[in-house]
Amino acid sequence: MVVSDTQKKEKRKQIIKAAAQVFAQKGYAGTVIAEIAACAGIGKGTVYEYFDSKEDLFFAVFEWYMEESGSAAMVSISALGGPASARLMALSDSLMKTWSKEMKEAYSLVMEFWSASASSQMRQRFKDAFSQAYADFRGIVSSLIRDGIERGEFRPNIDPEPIAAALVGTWDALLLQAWFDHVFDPADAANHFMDVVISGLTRL
Amino acid sequence: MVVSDTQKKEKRKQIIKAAAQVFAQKGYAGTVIAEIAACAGIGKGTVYEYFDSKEDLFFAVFEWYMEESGSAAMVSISALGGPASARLMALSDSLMKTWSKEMKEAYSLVMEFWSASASSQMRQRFKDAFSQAYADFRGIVSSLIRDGIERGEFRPNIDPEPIAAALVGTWDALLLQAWFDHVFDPADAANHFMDVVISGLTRL
Amino acid sequence: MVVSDTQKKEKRKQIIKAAAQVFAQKGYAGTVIAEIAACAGIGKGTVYEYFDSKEDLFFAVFEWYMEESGSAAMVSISALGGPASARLMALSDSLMKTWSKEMKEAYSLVMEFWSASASSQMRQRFKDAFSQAYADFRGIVSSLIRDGIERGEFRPNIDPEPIAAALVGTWDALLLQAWFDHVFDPADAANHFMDVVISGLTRL
Amino acid sequence: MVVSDTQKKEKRKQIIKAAAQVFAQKGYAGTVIAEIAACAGIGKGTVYEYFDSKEDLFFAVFEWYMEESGSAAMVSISALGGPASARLMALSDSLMKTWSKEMKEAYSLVMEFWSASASSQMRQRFKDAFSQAYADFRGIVSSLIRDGIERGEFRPNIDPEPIAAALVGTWDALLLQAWFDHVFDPADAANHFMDVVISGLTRL
DNA sequence: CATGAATGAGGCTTCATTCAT
DNA sequence: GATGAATGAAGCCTCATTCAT
Repeated sequence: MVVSDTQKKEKRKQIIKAAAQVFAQKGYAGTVIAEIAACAGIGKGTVYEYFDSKEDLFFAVFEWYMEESGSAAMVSISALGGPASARLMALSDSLMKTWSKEMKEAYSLVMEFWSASASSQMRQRFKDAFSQAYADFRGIVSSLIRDGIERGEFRPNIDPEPIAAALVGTWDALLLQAWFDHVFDPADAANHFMDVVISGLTRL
Repeated sequence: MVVSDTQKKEKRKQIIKAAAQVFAQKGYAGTVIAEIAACAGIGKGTVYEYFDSKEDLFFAVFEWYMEESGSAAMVSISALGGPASARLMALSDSLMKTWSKEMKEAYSLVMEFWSASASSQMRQRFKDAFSQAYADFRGIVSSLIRDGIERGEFRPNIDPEPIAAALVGTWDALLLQAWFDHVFDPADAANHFMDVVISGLTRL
Repeated sequence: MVVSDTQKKEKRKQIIKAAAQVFAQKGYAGTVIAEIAACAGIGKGTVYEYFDSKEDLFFAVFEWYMEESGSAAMVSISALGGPASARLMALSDSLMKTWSKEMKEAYSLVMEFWSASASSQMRQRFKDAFSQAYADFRGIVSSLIRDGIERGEFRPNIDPEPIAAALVGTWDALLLQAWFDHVFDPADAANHFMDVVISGLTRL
Repeated sequence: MVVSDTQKKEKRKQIIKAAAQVFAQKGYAGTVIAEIAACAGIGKGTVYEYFDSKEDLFFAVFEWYMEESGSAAMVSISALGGPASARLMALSDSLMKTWSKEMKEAYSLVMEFWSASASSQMRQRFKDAFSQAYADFRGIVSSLIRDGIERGEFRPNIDPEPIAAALVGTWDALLLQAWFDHVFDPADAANHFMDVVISGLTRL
């Protein structure tokens, strides 16, 4: 093995990162492989040593992105002790802050992923992955809520599933609005909103 | 004037509708002008009598769409009398139901618009229009909330703006989730969630 | 119908002829569509208005060639009256002369067709067509021989099928040799050989 | 000399054999060096230690093939004693049988050679070699016929050269037909045909 | 006005060949 | 010597746009 697996993985990631950058800037259709290669400091053909096609590379970027922005933080936060309401707040805040900081420039990528899942041949691959990701996320949030009910913090007649779905959506959409409107502060909006929601959830 | 302006307008709209259909199905990049022309029952060249370019046509579809799905319904609902909480509920329900119906055809179009606003040359045009649309929508909702506060229905220490922003986002995102996952019922989730939110808003 | 079907057919043939020329010169793999287009005096893209792919065009050339060099002459000669031996001779002579004259430059095309039927994805299409063409040709010759037997000209214990197969092959191969070796005269060789064969066929 | 010439020659032949196999299966254009290397059990780069280019390797395969399938058998048969007619029959039969056996793998290779000689840059190299091979083969057959004339077996007014040319061509073409049509039996056809030809050659 | 045939720029992808290890 | 990762030239094909009819 002249070139170790680690080195291959390394280079793969290097290409993925370059691709993410270019896809984010130009969109899937507007991106040309040559630019990704140039951005990664390699030859055009080399990209095809690591990915079978432009679409494949795009999907790899998608997977990487999902993982990167993944639920690690959420899981750890939701697994903490303390009142469910506090954990919910912490989760919300962490998401908004993390994203606002480092993911802002990458948000257009998410839109490209949505768009990819909406049309073209890629549809199913992306749609499935998105469904899964949303389901996972909803699962984390709904168990957090369920925990709050069991602890007697939240009203017992709450159905955790739809609430979780809505909350996940809210966070998602706040970031979207922030992306559209640079003066919009998603963390602040989320704070205010979560106050209301938690107050609505809480047993009187 | 042999051909009246009305006739031109008519044909223009006909093309836009055909384009909307095809763009929704195939995405912007995946759409070929020929198919739009065929779908509109006209010749390929004729499209260029009414629009300067593919991008122009796409933007025209966008404008038409924004207008069509515009805030007419929302305004009318929010302008009704009665308790703010009831109006908020009605607004939520109306949105979810209206969209659920026409979603399959239309939602992927919205994604294409997002994607267009995220990348490419079209960016600014779309981004501005989206910002505006969101701002308008937020405005309607926040004045509804403000009204609730003034009426003494809602807690006085609520800041209507961020709550409105979050609500708008929630509705948006619930529809997105519904689009991804066909068994997901956005109207039901919205109902449960609005109960919580209104309960959180309400003065004890 | 702005452009008549006749005109389309005309242009199609024009492209086929240009393609035949270039394929003959450069071979299938060595041919680039651009050159065919240039040779036909049209734009590169126009080729694709008439043919779906390079392979399709190649097959169209094949079909055209088969038809062009087709059995018209053979059929007419074999249908003549007179002794079978004379008709066999005339057929042989006509084939050699026709081909030597106008088809020499095109012979490399035939080799490309063979090669195409030997490998690649096109295999079956070409193979089937070749089989058919050979079968047709063999049929003509064998019925000519059968006729000779029935007339009492040829020995009754002859089996016409294998003889026809061999004769068809002989003519084919003589032209091939002529193509390799420009001083080789296939008509002369065929004459001498047919003398021997007819003498061998003839009832003593 | 650490690595003996013999070892180099060995490896060279190993590559040639692998290449022959792949070229036969995929055709020249359809073959990728990587597959040849894999088939030979060596690295892609190693091929270039032994051959300057793909074309060079192809020509080496051609030369090897010509030598391998060379006239050894023919010479030995034609050199036997006994009547010329018997030797002619034996030669025909041996050719058909030998080839029928190994045809499937090898015949498409021959077509590739033909095709190579018909077009491309390789043309002359191949064409010359083919001309030579045909000339050699014709020489063997024509001297056999001449021998038959001298022995008084065959008619004295026969010109051996064109007859030999035609016979060589016939065998060639029968194998071609057999390759196209798997139910066609070239040995049987050759037998019948040679009966007629020998009968035509024989002094009454 | 409407049309659709013609066009050619441009993108994805392949693969022979090189060269550092 | 052997290797296979890297490369970029080159080709097929698509499709927005034009323009003669």
